Amino acid sequence: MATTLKTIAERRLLVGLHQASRRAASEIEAAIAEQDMRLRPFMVLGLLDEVGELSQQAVGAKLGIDRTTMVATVDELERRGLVERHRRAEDRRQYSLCITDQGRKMRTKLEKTADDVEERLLSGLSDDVRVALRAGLVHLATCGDPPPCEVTERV
Amino acid sequence: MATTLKTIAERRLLVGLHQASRRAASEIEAAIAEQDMRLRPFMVLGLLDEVGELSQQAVGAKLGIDRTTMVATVDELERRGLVERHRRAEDRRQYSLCITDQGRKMRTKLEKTADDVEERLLSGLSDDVRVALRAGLVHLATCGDPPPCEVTERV
DNA sequence: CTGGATCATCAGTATCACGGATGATCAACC
DNA sequence: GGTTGATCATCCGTGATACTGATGATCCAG
Repeated sequence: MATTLKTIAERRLLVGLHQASRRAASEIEAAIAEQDMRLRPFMVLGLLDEVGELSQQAVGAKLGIDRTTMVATVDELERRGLVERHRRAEDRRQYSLCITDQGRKMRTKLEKTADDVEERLLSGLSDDVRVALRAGLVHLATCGDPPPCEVTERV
Repeated sequence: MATTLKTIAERRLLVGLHQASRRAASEIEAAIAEQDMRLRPFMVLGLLDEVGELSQQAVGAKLGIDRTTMVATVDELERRGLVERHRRAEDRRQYSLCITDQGRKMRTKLEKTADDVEERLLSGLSDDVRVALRAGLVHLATCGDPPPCEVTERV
């Protein structure tokens, strides 16, 4: 009888994920918009900074961005001089995307901003809950995920 | 030095939320598609079954569905005889949305399906982590959220 | 060197969020 | 009691994005 939203997000994982994800995305999007940046390019920048160079498809696969959306996203980042496209010598069909110095500087500022927002969103939660939350999310994101090139038991 | 996806989803809450949410949504969407149902109407059905009757805007607010999207969503549910629109006597601008018996039956089946999928996605996580995960998600979804009609310090 | 697969790209379609405008209705106020 | 402003559902248009296929360049296997 007349349970509240809280109960529903709690009962149904999907709803909790949907709402939490939406909330975090809109908060961070608003924060980084001041630096004229949006979520997708921001995530791409972070990934490239951390792992070095990757093909567009690899980036898309790791971040859950469609391959066709990646084109425009990287176009934008390239236009602003934050990443560079180079054809890979080993396979000239692929690009190797590289973050530039300017991109790295931008990323540093953005990460700071995003850290602040996340910290604000998480405030009030114990460390235990935070750790479990991250662990749970990672599990959900990756469980059953063919980590594209490992134990895939066949094509 | 080539950290992996796992690390990024873990470091950046936003990424973990995004990927976990995406994963859960696509898995459940695929499962309920067999009963010719999709996510949004499914969530609406669940909410109406739990809280009784609500206006379209109230449903949208609680589930994070845009008011204009609600129109088409409810159109579809009504067309299939799963919910009914009645004008509220107290305020004839609003509808009071009610789930029908047929809607309830449908919802029961769908919840079962969704429970199975969620259980599968969560398998491998301890109860402690599950509880913390849900608590964390609820917190993220609601923190700073003016629970539409409570301590709102003014209009 | 030929056929099949892969990568980035492009075009087309469908969905959805969002803003603005409208008609019906309500509430408040004079 | 009539007027004004707000609210609810609705409609419309715009923009962002996911997804599907098709294309050209390139790789690889035979």
